[in-house]
Amino acid sequence: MVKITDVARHAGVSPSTVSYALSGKRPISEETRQRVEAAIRELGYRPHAGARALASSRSNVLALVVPLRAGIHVPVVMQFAVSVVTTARRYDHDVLLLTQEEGEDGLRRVADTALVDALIVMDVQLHDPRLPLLRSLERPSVMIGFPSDADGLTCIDLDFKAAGEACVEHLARLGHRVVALVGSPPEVYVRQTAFAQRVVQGFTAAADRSGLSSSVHPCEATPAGARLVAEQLLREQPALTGVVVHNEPILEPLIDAFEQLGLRVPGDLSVTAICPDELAESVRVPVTSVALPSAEVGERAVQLLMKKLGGSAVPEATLLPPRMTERASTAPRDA
Amino acid sequence: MVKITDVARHAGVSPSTVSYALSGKRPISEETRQRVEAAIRELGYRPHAGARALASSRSNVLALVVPLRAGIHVPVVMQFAVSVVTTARRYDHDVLLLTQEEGEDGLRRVADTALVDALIVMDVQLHDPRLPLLRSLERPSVMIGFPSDADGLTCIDLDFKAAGEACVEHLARLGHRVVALVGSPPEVYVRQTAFAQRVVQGFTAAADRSGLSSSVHPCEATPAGARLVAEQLLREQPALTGVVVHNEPILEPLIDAFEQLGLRVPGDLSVTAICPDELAESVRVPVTSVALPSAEVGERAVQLLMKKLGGSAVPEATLLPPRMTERASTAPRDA
DNA sequence: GTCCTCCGTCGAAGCGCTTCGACGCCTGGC
DNA sequence: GCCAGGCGTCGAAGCGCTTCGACGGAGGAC
Repeated sequence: MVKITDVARHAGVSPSTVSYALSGKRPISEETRQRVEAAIRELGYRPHAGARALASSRSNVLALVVPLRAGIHVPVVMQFAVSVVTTARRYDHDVLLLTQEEGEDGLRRVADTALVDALIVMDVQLHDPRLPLLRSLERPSVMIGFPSDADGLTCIDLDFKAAGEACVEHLARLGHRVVALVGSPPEVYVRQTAFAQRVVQGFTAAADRSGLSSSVHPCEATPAGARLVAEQLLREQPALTGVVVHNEPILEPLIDAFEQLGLRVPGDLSVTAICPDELAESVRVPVTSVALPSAEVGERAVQLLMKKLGGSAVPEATLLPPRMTERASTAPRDA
Repeated sequence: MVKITDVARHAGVSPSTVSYALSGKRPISEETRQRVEAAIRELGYRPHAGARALASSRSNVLALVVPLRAGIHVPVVMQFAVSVVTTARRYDHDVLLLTQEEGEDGLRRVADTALVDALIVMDVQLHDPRLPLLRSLERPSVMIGFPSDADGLTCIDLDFKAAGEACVEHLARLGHRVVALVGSPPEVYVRQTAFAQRVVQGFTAAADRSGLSSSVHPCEATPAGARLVAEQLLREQPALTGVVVHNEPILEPLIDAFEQLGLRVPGDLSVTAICPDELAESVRVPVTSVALPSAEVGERAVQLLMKKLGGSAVPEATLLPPRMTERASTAPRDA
């Protein structure tokens, strides 16, 4: 293994000079820097991560805790993770993958052993048991999602409440009077997953404000679940003309089910969704949707962490405003 | 921060004794061990990961390179990643997440800086550019999938060739004479992704052996793609009665498409798949399938790595035999 | 010309841990 | 009763890097 002293000798300088040339923490003459860089290239030098971490008390690694639970749409998680890794690399950091399963112990372990400098936690619940721990940790963290009490914590997410509102308002503007929310599987609500709850809040509030008749329907994330909900809606809400879907896997199956029951989209029924743009676009009837910006959330989360690591203050809450794209699945009620 | 010397003082022993009590690398009397453990508990001691890595030249971190490319079924990747993390934790290791995008430089970086002890590489292609690098690295690695030339490398995967064969043989036993493989999107074959190719090999070989008439059809991973292929098959192969699907996202859409074209499954058409058991079970008509054992592959990959890190020799190739489960989607041809 | 300052570099200390050699003591064999 | 050999423990030497204080020399101010 080639070490910093080898580089120093080869370049005719001291090890500390090599270190400063690398980190830029002290001025180094142009000529010396050149020699050092040449030596590094010729010897193929790579600083030892452990030694660096020990001496600088910075590991340049971020922890990312991903959810495994039922009812979470996997591609969204993956896209988010990839965005975190990609952004972290831009800041010269790597990403350690933790599973939800490891729980609080896992968080404490990687934080206390100085394996990581900072943490990103996904799938936050309203009353998440990890909140006190995150507050007490000596390392900065960012949560994806908003718990009820976010005091002293940094959170970021799509503004799901506004997203729910945007969908309803869009339908209201098109003249729809009876709307339904087809949501996540029941267990997601039982766990009080923050984002799912907030969609319901926004949906209901906006419907009430606009004087719409509304109802909420959790739905299993399977085609069979979608068919069940479709049949139930037709039976119980014959006047229904507007649907908001917040459940990625059943978006297409639900539309199929409606059509098989004789309802045309958007002719008889307007459908909007909260989901990744790619999904909304790839459905047979492209769906008017509020984008789920996983990549942006991941990127912003890393940037927040970097700011905190740099000692800057950051806003406690970052709510990304919903961005709605009209596609073929919505139409005026009389059209 | 509480360090090993604090623990040592508190327990009335030397730091090295604490270290040995922790690692078990030298005998420590029961009584001393108790005192050390008590001190650790009382002080809340956590060994510093960087210091440990520096002194022991072991970081206890594995690198996992996940694919991002089009045509890869994300839930399978995720399940695999989770299984790797979970298993690694059982061996007291953590997992660093790398994206394919970082490429060979990323691998070299984490290996050379001693950030990781070993590497797991997914989505191996027949002529993967990373092969020479992995051979030259001073750290052990395991590849998920088989390149053409695996000399000097450790590989593990489902035996996709045998899986393809098993599907055909199952259909042949049921009396089917004309079979088709509906495979991955074209780009997967263009890239020469190992596992996709091997399924084709096994499928074709077994069909030839059994004297079946067979054809292979790449298919876009969208419902529209499934419909296209279904229509094409009906048009071009009216005698078709057996289908093998190796493309997770379209399994259910393809069956839907067949039924909408008037073919009953399994009455008119028997369908088998190579996919995760959960997927096969959750389709409306549960599908006879060869399981894609991502969790097992992940676990075994980590175990292989641990053996290699321990200095033991491991087999270069580990092919997991296909395991087929009969479900409702296949029936005898005359039934 | 002298003094002060700042730039560029060096040397040494130390980050917190593991590991190696050494050493005392206790036990067992004869 | 004496020696050999473990067992259990200690002390010290690093692991490879960063960082702090120091220092020589060049340049500017007066």
